[in-house]
Amino acid sequence: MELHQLRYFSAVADTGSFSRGAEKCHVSQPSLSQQILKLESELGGRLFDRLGRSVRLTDLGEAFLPRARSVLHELSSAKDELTERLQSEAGPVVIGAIPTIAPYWLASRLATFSRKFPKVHLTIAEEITPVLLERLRAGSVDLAILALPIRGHEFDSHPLFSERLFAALPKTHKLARRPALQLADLRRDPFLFLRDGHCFRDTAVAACDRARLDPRVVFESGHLSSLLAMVGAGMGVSLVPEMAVDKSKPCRFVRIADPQAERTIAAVVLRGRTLNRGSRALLAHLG
Amino acid sequence: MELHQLRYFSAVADTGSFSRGAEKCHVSQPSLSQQILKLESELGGRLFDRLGRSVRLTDLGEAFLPRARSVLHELSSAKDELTERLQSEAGPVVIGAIPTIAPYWLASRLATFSRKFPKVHLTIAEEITPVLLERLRAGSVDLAILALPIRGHEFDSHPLFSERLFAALPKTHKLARRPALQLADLRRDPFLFLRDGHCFRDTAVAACDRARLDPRVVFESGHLSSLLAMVGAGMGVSLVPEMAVDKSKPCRFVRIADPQAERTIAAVVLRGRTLNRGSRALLAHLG
DNA sequence: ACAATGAATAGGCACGGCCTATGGCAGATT
DNA sequence: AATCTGCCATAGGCCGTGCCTATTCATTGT
Repeated sequence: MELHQLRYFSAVADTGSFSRGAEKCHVSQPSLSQQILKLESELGGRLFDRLGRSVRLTDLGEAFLPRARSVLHELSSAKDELTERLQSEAGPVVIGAIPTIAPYWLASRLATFSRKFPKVHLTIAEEITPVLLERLRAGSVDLAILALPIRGHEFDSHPLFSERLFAALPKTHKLARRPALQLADLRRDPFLFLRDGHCFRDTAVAACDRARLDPRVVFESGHLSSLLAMVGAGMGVSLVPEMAVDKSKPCRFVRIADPQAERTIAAVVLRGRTLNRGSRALLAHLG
Repeated sequence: MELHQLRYFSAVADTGSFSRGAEKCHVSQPSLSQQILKLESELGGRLFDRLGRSVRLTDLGEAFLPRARSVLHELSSAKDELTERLQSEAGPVVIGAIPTIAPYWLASRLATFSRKFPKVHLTIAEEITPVLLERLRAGSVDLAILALPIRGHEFDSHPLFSERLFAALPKTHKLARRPALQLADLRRDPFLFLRDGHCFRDTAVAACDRARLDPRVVFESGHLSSLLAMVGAGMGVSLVPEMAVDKSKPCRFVRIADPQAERTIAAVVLRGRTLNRGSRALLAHLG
């Protein structure tokens, strides 16, 4: 049984004639005849009574017609729904971000995005990098915003920008008024770092390594804002990404001059995964 | 879009693999790949994400899958229903019969038929011949039982049997004890006939014509039993088909010896019309 | 690095649907 | 009656396309 046979059948039932049905389907009358014959032989009985002048549905045809119609209608409506869905950028988009991006840079960009694409239903998952990568693999996150480098070749990275690292110093720190400083200048200071697992900790540690600095870590936390509060209280110094620099915090921020004291933020997707329109729009908006 | 594409799509969604899907559909993997690709291009978007090790439905595929499944299922269930309907002889059969057959021969034959085929739902329409022919044409009667000849070449006749004509005489009639008589013997008698339009009237009149008899008609009715009652009352004589001979009636029945004093009963169907199983069984049972 | 798995591509074959031409049959027309 | 017309079925040939095998490419696991 084939779809065109159903279409022919329906057309003949509509027009009451093989010839006019064929015309309606833009095929020749013999072709349509053949296909109806074929369909009848597959079903095991006549669908039409050929009564010389006209053609009339048999009991069998009468029973089959609504089913055939329903199949054709369902198919075309399904197709319509899909093209509809493809053309609208509506649809859920799950975006993942690491904690050192989500509340800062990402929050503001998502605000403007949502204003531009109000129909896209955004969900944000704030997780550390390995969790995000796993969720990308599993398909429960469409797009992840995180810091390079990442491990795993099954991903496609779209670098978005790089940003400098800043030192967060107590206001009373002797370097607090400098416009910039070297990491080596902080050799004597106690350090406050993010907990292990946060990739920005790795970024900071790597920067220290390159500056031949072996920081003395006196406090670890899961949130930058906690670290900054401690810094403000004079517990020590910390490193933060530029996007976390916030003049309202009770500490001073000084640019790190070391050339490689930076991190690169990228949008990452699972290679081979097709993004829906909303996700693609978001990717374009961020890039 | 073609049905086999939907089947392939469904199979791949089931198995999570093009290769295993192809195996399930008994086609080669490249053939299935081609058809999926074709389907995707027609829909305008990917249905699967090819992720190296495995394939996974995209949003689009996820949306399309239930629709595709539903179409396939509906089609197969429709086919099942039709073959079911074809194999059972259930289903309505409308049988038409003229008034001079319905209560006599037909009634008894239908009784035995219904015992043999209890699932066939029989409906009997008692009408005069031209009405029955029109209903055959319109399809509201499947099978008509009537007397030959009929006019109209769009019908197929299956002669069932012929029967002699009998004279119905008052018990006091001078010929009432004869085993048989000639129509000419009734030249002097007043006649009682069915009303015009009843084909047995035509049969009787034709028989008289052939016997060079011009009957004096003194009473007409729509029912044979009325005529017989009048005959019993001594109003005159009448002609009846053999099947209407009923010893319990208040008159005598004598066989007409004229060679052509007979009528032929036939089952008539519209040429080209396909009969359902019930109708065919009935036709076989009557023949 | 190498073998193994799985999807895409290439090239060729053949089935089948479509075409035109024709036949057969019934109705309408003269 | 005889011819014409409309309609479905059949015949025969063409060609698209779905299928095949063989191969390539990419990714994964050893």
